[in-house]
Amino acid sequence: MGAKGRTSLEPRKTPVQARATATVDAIAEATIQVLLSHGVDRLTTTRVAERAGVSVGTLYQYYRNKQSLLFAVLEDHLERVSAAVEAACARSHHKPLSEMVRVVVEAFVDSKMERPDVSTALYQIAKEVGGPALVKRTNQRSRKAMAAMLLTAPSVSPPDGFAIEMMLSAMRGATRSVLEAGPSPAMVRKLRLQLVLMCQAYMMAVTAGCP
Amino acid sequence: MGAKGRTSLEPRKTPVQARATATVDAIAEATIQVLLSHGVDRLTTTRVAERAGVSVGTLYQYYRNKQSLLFAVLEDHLERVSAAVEAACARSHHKPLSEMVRVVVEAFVDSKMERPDVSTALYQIAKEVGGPALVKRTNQRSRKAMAAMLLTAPSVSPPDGFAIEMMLSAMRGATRSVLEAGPSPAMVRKLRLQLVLMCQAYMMAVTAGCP
Amino acid sequence: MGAKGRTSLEPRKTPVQARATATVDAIAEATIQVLLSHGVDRLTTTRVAERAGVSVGTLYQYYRNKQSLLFAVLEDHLERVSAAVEAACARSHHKPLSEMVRVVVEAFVDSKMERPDVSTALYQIAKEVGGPALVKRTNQRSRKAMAAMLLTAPSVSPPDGFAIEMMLSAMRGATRSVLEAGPSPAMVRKLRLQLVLMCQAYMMAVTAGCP
Amino acid sequence: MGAKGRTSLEPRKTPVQARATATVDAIAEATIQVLLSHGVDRLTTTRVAERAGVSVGTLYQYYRNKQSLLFAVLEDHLERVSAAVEAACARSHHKPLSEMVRVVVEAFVDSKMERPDVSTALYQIAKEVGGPALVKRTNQRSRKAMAAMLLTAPSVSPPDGFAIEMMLSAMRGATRSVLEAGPSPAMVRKLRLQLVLMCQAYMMAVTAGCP
DNA sequence: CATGAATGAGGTTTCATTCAT
DNA sequence: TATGAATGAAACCTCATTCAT
Repeated sequence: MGAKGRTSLEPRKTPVQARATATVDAIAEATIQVLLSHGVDRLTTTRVAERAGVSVGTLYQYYRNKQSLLFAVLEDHLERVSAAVEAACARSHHKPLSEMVRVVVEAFVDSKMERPDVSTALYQIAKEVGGPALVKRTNQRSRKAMAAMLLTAPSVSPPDGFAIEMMLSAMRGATRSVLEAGPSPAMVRKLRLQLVLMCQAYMMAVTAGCP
Repeated sequence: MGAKGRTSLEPRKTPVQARATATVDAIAEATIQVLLSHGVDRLTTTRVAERAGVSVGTLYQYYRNKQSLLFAVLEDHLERVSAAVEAACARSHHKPLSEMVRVVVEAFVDSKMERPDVSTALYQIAKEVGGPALVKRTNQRSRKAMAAMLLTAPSVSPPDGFAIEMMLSAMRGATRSVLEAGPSPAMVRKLRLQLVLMCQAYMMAVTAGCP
Repeated sequence: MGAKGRTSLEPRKTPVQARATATVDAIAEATIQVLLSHGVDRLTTTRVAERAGVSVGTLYQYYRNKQSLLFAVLEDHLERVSAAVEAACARSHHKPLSEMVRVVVEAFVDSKMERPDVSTALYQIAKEVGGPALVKRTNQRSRKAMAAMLLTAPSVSPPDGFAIEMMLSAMRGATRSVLEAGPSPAMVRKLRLQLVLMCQAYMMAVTAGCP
Repeated sequence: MGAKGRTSLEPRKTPVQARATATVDAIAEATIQVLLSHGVDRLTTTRVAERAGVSVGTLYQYYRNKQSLLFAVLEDHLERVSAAVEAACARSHHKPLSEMVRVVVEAFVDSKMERPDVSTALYQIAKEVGGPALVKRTNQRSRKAMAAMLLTAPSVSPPDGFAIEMMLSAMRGATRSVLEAGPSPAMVRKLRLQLVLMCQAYMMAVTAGCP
């Protein structure tokens, strides 16, 4: 496709009629489907349109180009995940450190696993389009929320930004690993447990918190 | 490119003469260069050949197709990394657990950072071609080596395979995060320290090893 | 666009109500605007409709197709010009030859320069649609009017049709040249003077008129 | 096609092998053919390639895009014409004014009529691509050559640049008119005669030269 | 009458790959 | 063996036009 990114990634037109909204949704969902069944570089705008039950032209009424279509889908997902993390952080202020970590890790894993197909599909496009930038932006939001939360942890010296980034990227790495192996419910349970454990252990070590 | 052609990914001919070897190396290196300067989907066989100073025809004498070219480059890299990890494991048998972890993590990080450009470039193709399969295979090698090593750790109940996979994927995730941010020497130092810390903490927790 | 559809170029419906007339005018004007700001092949019916402040559907209520829209605009312009020339011819019967030429040339230049933007814009579509045919038809009208006028010129042997066509095409060529250079008032003045001079000189030569 | 003109119009690759040269020529000729038989907006790169007996891909090896193909063909033609005019000017220095005019006009008409099909075809693209700019540039060359020549005309006050431009655009206009009517040999003869006459008469008038 | 969502044929361009020289 | 001209399938995207609301 080409990572030129010189064209706007913004949606071209916001649907006003009900029919149009349905169309947009169908296209977004079709994008996921095609991503999963064919892979990124077998994903063609025609194929997506077909799957969505509309014509290519219609697709291009709502997305300026292929890139912006992928972008939109990715953004929506990242948005959800980071919203989940932020919410978890928000409701864990002033809790004990290990509780904080547990809640956040579980929120992260759960939001990722809510639609594992989507999560998996999107790994494919995370580096295309404006992907990296989006990812970075979303990460930052999560990092901030976590930093704010950790400042309220009782009797610990709060970890620095790097440690938080470490923890987040470990979370992403481990979750990804499980997703790519094709996650069974059992696996997901194990992931939650172990990831909580790992992050707790790390945070303890890093904050020198004597629990 | 697309994973269409389920054609063999093996190099077409093994270069025997010195000149041929030089050519193959030049092509491989050119692939990295183009990957970094243009991105995966701006990478064309013609462009690679140009950069390597040969003609497309020549490229196709050594690689059956574009896929196998990318595959070869990726394989070489993964090979190096997992060899480094295996070696680290091998020479850490019977050492204390925390020592084991330190040595392995450092070996991993160092081998990834030896040519950060290459590591970064290859993230782009890890999902194409036979990428995922290759990655999985290489991971398995590392996992086995680590498992074998951990069995020799004094006075700890050895962690199960899942925990090892957790640790490895955390390592990959954190390293990737730093690589994608553009790694400065200071960052890399921090990464080593913190990643060692995280993995040690996790292993301790998981093995219930009382050090 | 292509002269594909040999569909009628006639307007689809003649607007009778005032509102409709306003709409038609707005569309015609918008066509010129878009022609000037975007060029022929950036001119889309949607764009014209937008500029006119109506929907595409409405545009198609008044014009059978894009072709007929352009055709109508072009026709209107040519109509004006040739009407101006005819009027000039009509009121110059029996005048001296040089007077005839002066009046006609000035009428031509002035009618072209009344809306230089329109004139310029229309060069772009003169060859599309039924353009050439329209132009030929309009020319013929002017030629006839001039021929009739010249027959009344005192003491000269009237020039043949070819000479008249020569003069007309020289007029068109020179005017176009100035229009395309972006006509300043000074330029236009010069054009009038010199074009009168040229045509007078030519007519004198051709009629062997001894003034 | 779009008159964006943001991409280079230069040929992409200069053919080195004999085969390649033949290919390029065939493509250029095919462009003319298609222009004449289908018109600009029925001219597609596929169609041109077909007519040339090559594949589209081949066309794109030598021309960066459709625009540059048309540009190249137009440029070649304008080049020829203005070279003919310049040569005519060069060999008419110091001749009598009427002789000068005759030689130049005839050179212009003859070079245009050498391949009337090409001349006619190119009117269609003169306004697309970088057309106007090219035309202007070429005109300037002719104007300069004529100005230089006229300075050497015996016993006349040399006309100013505007008068020369007037004459040139009259020449273009009249020739075009004949070309578009479909030029018979008889017509062409008449055109030569009358155009010489017109230009001579105008130059005489303008230079106030007493022959 | 007006709207604007939907259509889909068709145009441009790229690029992996082959093969005659 | 090396070259690079040629191939052509296939991708992206536009836009004239229609028709249900």
